[in-house]
Amino acid sequence: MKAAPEREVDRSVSQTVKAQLALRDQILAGSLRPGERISELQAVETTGASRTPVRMALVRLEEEGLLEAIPSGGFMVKAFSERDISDSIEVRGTLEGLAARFAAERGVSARELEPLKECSAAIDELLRQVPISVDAFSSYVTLNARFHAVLTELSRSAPLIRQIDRASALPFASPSGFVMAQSALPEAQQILIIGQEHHRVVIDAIENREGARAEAIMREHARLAVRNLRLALRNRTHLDLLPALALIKTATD
Amino acid sequence: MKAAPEREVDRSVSQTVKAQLALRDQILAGSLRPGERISELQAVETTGASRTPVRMALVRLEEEGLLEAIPSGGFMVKAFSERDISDSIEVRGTLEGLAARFAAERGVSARELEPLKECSAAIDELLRQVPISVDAFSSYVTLNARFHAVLTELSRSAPLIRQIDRASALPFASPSGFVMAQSALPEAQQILIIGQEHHRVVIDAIENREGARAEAIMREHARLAVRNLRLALRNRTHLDLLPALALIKTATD
DNA sequence: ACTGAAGATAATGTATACATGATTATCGCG
DNA sequence: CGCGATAATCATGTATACATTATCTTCAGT
Repeated sequence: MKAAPEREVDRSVSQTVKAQLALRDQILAGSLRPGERISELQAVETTGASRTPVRMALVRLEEEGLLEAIPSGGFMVKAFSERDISDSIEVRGTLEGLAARFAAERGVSARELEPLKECSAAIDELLRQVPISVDAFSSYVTLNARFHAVLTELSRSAPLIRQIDRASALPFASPSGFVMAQSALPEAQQILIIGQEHHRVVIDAIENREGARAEAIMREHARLAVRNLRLALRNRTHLDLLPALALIKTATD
Repeated sequence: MKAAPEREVDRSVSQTVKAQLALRDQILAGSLRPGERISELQAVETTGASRTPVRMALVRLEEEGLLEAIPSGGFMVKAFSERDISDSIEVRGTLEGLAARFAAERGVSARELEPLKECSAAIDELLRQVPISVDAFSSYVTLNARFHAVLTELSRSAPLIRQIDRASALPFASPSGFVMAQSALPEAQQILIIGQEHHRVVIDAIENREGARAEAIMREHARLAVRNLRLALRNRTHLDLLPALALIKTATD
């Protein structure tokens, strides 16, 4: 196990990745405010990495969509409108629809479909409890993310998978982005049940090689996330469960 | 006009951009072969920039999709199968379809639609000559690229525009990627006419707020590019007109 | 008091030196 | 003669020093 890694900062992971994670956390936590230029020196202090990896991390976060390049140099945190977020979700849904269609049209063996069915069965199990516990919500997030990842892989299209990953990089555009946010809503249970129905339908459609149906249901599935977004933004009670709340520009700003 | 910029390498553009352009050219020209690790020192020599900007350029080219990170460190040129390319085109077509639908559903004023109509009219003018000249093909490429860019903008959705730009970054996935490649084909004239018909239809659909129609026709429009790809790969006569031919892995490799 | 310019300050962009880790070549052994 | 291990070389990842450019402050003039 090598020498004791006491205060030694994990040598196993690169400084660039460390800086990227640290900066992303700061951005999502709102400690760096949208519109303001990100100071490299300040980032050096807070991340512990040197300027070179910090700079690298900034470029990667720009590509990720969290940052925006300033014409005169440097980067600033991007701000997102409600419309931006719902459009991002719809883009992801459209691409996932394409993935589902590819899977259906190109054919998927029973063995390949198995992981997806297992995911679905596990979610069914979760939803059996009648007032859904917070733990169950947490498990749902994991399983739902897995379902979407596996489905995407079934497209067997590297370029498409790549694009979906990039579209899901924004935390609020990710498939599980709003699940926790909806946990506080009274409609939570219903929404989860509807979402799971979508999962069932897309499996069925792929199994029967119904491309158009598979595509349509994944699009509709994303619209559910858009609806959650709207609900969460209106019911401002548990707004803190929203991912990247700090990046959302409200009309009052 | 400043002092004569004799042998002085454009100070106006950053070393990073210079390196990025130079490396991209080398990759597309095939001077760097897929699978082989790109040596930073070699890149430093060929681009004239230092290691830092070269490294920056490599990261950006990776995000662009031309390079792939090697687990042990560094980057290599990515190789693309025919399927990869057609899938990339279909992804772009799907996103452009979404853009057209957004434009149609959300509404576009007559004034905003004007540039699109102008593009279309200019292309009509080009296609009037009966054996289409090489110059006309070249003009077509420019106008077609403009048409797609303007159409994308009409979606008025920053996240979508961003994704489309990223999907079009790969040279063979770009809207005008295969126009020149098809110039050598006997079917060239017909294909251009059909493509232009698609342009006309999408304008009409947006004007009449027919979202589904606008979306469908843009998808079909991309399929035309896929067809061109297939044709060009079969008729190996003018294969050199294919963009990034060096990156396409054939069955013989 | 306000506008403009000029200087000072601080930031980014670039270059290079250093260290760690990977890759290859060579040598020894089976 | 082939395979494995060790050592040397080379490449990448990181840190830091330097220069250029943008931004802010201050001072002068109207």
